[in-house]
Amino acid sequence: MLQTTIEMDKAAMILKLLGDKTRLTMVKILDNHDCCVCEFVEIFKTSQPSISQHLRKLRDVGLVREERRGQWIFYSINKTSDYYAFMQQILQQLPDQDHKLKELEENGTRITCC
Amino acid sequence: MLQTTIEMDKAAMILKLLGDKTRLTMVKILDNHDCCVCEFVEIFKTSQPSISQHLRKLRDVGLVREERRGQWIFYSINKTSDYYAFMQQILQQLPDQDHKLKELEENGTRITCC
DNA sequence: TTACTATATAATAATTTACTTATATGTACA
DNA sequence: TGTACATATAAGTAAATTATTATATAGTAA
Repeated sequence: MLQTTIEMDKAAMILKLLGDKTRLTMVKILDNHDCCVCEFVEIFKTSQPSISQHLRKLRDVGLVREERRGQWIFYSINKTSDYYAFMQQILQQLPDQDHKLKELEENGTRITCC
Repeated sequence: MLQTTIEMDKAAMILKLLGDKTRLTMVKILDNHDCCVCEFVEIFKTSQPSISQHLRKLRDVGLVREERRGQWIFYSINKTSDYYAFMQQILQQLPDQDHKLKELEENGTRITCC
């Protein structure tokens, strides 16, 4: 079976992007659920601009997509990305992060939009 | 089959380390061959301190080991690292870098030690 | 309209990273 | 010994990254 590969430059760039705990957790969560920005703000207990900037980096290289739904903007994994398979191999090795969303629901802090 | 996972912090740290083209290429090469520092200096056409500093970062987290052989210090992949399996999944997806060593041999610039 | 909510962007400041230059350490060999 | 070679470390600097604060944009609803 032929193993698909990715150029070294591209690989290093993707790894650097994922080499940040916030962004890595974001894509791990997005791998199971679309999320809007406000959820990430709650989950990471950090400022909205900071979240937006992380999401922008992921979007700029095409790892995630954004989609407006009314007032909110939802992010999702871009399964057509050239780097999707590469990223998946990494995400598969990470522990599930669904508990982070569950906590929001239980606290009632999960925003009405979602 | 149970999928082994790695903590998010640790994963992000390893990805950040590998998210540098020089270090990523280093570990990809080391995955097939032990190398001494002088080879890397030739391959990457950069200064010896710069190479030493990259190797130190890889060594500090235990991804590679160093071993003195006479005048030279050889680096190798540390297969007993907690992060070995995680890294392997990534390295498998990268194109072979053996041509870099071959070029050294052909140019006669591959150092006598190696 | 106006006010409010969600998000993005810009500008700045703080931190981190990577490279350079200089120096130290350790081995080999005359 | 002393000198040369291989490598590591330290210190300084430049560049890149991240977070913060302030502001802009876009939708929604009164």
